[in-house]
Amino acid sequence: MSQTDNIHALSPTPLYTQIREILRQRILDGTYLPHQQMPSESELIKAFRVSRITVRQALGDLQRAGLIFKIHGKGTYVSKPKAFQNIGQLQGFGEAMSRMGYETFSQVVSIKTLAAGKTVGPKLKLKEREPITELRRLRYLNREPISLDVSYLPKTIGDRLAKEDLAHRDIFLILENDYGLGLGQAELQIEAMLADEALARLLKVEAGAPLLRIERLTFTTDGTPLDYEHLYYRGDAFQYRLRIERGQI
Amino acid sequence: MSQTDNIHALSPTPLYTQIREILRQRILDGTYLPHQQMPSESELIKAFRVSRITVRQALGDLQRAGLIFKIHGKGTYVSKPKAFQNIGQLQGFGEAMSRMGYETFSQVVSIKTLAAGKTVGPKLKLKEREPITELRRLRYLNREPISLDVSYLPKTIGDRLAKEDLAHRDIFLILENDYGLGLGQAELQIEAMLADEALARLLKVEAGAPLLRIERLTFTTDGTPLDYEHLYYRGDAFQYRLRIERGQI
DNA sequence: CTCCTTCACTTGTCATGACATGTTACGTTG
DNA sequence: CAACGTAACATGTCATGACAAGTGAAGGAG
Repeated sequence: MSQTDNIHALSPTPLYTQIREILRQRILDGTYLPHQQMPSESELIKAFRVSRITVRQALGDLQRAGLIFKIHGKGTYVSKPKAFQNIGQLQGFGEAMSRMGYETFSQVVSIKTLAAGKTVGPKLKLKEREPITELRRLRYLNREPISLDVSYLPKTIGDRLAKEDLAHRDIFLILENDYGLGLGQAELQIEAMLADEALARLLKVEAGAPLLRIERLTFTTDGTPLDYEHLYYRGDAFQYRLRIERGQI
Repeated sequence: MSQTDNIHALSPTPLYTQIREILRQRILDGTYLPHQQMPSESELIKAFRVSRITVRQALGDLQRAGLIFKIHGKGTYVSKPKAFQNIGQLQGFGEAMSRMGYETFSQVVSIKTLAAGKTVGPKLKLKEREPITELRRLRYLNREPISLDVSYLPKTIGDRLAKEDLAHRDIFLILENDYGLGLGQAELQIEAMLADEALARLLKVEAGAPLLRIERLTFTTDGTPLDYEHLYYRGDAFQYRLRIERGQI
């Protein structure tokens, strides 16, 4: 860790987020291996020259994200990753992953404003001319790209989302907690397809590799369609897991 | 909130957990209503006679639990409660298709009796030596093969099923209507794969075509695992649809 | 009247210090 | 040798204090 890790140069992001991301990077790149002990709080205090409260906030975030776990009196350890998603409940990808014990981060590929058109318009119940936001994100797990998410939202919401920390926060949680938009049902369609060249390049697989393609239309609790997504998951690295019940009707 | 809320009498649980639970109770019983502002941190400090760090730890827990959300510079607010139940429909393939007006039938490829072994045994909660029935069926939609279903059932049930008209009747409906076995949950795992030669020949696609591979473990209403299946769907001809609801944290 | 500054209030970040509690290893004591 | 006690070290809890940053309303300047 070099010697001092100069963090105190005035910076736009809080200290604890910087430390958190540095530690996250070290976990993901294997500097700290699963089930190994992390440096203790006092060691991190000395290494980063910060107070204990700052170190604890960084570690707490990582713990809640599932990357590490603590044992009272012993120390802090790196978690093992698990990669599957349970959608018997409607969850965002990151939301599900963090609950399962690991966290992903997203790389925003592009944000555009488009007209709703004939495909997205009817899904979101907008007219063809009305503006929407197209958000393309690459989602990573263990430094590996695992899916490309293409989200279509009404422009009003898309503009707000553009200012958020989409790299680490789940869209669903932003919509619910920050914007007060309660999410209700979602309709899913799942199919298998082959990666074309563009997708292959993004997902770092070969063209012709198997992909899971998921179309998801999410509604608010009052039934308004809010988010229409196309998700392309790497078939070799991901399993969609869910638990459902037999319906009455 | 009475006046002092005597918390400081020595107690087994930490202060912040007590405050958290008191606040949680007030949110749940309607003392603090959804979208209303909570008392500010300084008010809670005075009310509970604790330090700010303690109040913030309680509020942070509630926020992460989704009960409240904070707005920097404004205050802390109660979240809207989220929808409860979630039910994705559990249907057999033919059951779903016939409801949509398609003509389906199944061709039994093979029925064998095997030992449960290490893969199927744990799923059906049988010992490795116990006998199971392996049923392979090709499923057709409008005379096109659309999937290969490999089902594993306890031999007692498999023997009965072998006598049924599996070409035209859905297994799930036989189990429920004829055998009185109520079906409850199912766990699914969905992934994308490429067709190998054997699968390609059966499904009349080319080797390397995209397939949807679904692992499904179906339980009876009392939780007994009943049917473990591997389903291989042609990616070009099938979409898996479902409708789910957002769950409670 | 409109625009802007100021100020009070909110949550966010960070430091320092203290004591509690759980774990482990290394002693000493029987 | 076995059992116990203690010290070192880990994380957990809590207090006090300070400043940063976002919000909104009141009040002054144009």
